[in-house]
Amino acid sequence: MISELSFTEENYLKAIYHLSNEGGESVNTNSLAESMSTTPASVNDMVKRLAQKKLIGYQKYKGATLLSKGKKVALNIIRKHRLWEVFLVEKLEFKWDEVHEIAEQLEHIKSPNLIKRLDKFLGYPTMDPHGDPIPNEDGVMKETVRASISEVEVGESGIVVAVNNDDTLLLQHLDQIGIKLGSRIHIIDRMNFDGSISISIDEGPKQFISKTVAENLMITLTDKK
Amino acid sequence: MISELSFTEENYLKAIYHLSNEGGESVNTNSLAESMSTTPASVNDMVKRLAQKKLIGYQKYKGATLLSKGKKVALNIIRKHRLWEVFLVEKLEFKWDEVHEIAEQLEHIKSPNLIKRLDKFLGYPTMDPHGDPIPNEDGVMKETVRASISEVEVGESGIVVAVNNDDTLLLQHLDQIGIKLGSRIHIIDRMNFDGSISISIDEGPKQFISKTVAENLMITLTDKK
DNA sequence: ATTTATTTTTAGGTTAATCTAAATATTATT
DNA sequence: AATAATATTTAGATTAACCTAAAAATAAAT
Repeated sequence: MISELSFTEENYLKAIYHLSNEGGESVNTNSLAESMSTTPASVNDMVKRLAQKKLIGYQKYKGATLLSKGKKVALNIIRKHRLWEVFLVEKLEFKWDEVHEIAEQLEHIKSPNLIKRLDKFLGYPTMDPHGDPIPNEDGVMKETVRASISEVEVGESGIVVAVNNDDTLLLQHLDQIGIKLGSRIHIIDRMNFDGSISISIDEGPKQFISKTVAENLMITLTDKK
Repeated sequence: MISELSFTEENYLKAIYHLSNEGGESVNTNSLAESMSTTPASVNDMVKRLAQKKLIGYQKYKGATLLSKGKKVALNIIRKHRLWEVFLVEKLEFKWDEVHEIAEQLEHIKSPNLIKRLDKFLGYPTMDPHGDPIPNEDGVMKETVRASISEVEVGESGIVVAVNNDDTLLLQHLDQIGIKLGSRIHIIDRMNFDGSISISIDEGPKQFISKTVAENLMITLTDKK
């Protein structure tokens, strides 16, 4: 059994998971410090603690890597975070750009039974409102095939599953144009002079989005037609 | 504004509220220590901190009293606790004797907006699954007129709104006889030799409950008939 | 009104999680 | 390969929340 971790320990594990490409690579002290909004010295302290608990591997000057125990914890936190996000958006009618901070708190509630029941209540979702996959109880999540709109060929279409950027301004902009998760986007044309792209949203009228917006908008590719 | 309290500080304020009869009386160090499962020395430390923050009044050797700011915090925690309990029972199908610990965690989630929306989602309930009233945003709650079944006269009936005891065995026992919150109880007769009481539950067949059970079962009185 | 018992407070220490500033490794540059 | 730049670690402190043990104040009992 995994003893009982503090919120901080859980957050470090989650950060390591994200910074290491799903636990593959090793994470260096400085980037962890930045991601946790703290100092390298503090990270160093914590990294030692986590290594002692066999949650991460750590060698001086070589950075941290998730061990299986630590990865399991990280994936469970992510699972909880994303399930709560679904709850907040689907049931409490939050907008998808408002839920992150609250989910950051809710993800630390300790009760496996609660999460089982929440999962059931939500109808066993596999994606959160940002289009990120929700790991199952064993930490396994569906691989999603996605591409940014800027990479997709003219004529193709797909479903918006993620926004590659936490910038509130972008999120609000998307809201204004009427793009949200689940929107079906058809790529009509690409302008050569500034890279902007014309699309239709949910079979609606033609609209333009800037290159920057297109780069940050991820869709799942579906059949060409 | 109330700066930003730690979970522990919030729990102390809640404990003081409960031990002081809704913030009326002053609470002594020892009983607070017992209620918080800690030592009098630790309580003494915390009580000083809270007094410095003007949340409670405190004079050496005279115990602690809630100040208006502290009472507001306490009532808000209680509001959140009870709303979450309703959510757990009504939406996630927990039994009412399973929700306390989880609500103890959820009550500390910080987001006024979350609670507003949760309240709406639940249909603005005024009572939690244990029959305790839920304070509104201003800390005001409906006065509930209640009595233990042992005090009620033969012939009267009412709705079960609370169990005066956290004992799991009692709660499970009630579950077995089929008594739950919202059950309508009719008091048929009282046995003189052992104080046990015959009742009917939701217009069902006559059943006996012991004096002890009757003492712990609180109902709201309705019209005699 | 003393003495005894209880309650409360002080004093001094511990642990987790943080910090700043200084020292030491590692990596990059000439 | 020596030096400069960057990254990492150590050393030493701080704060919240706790602890034990001893001292002091209050309340109860004779």
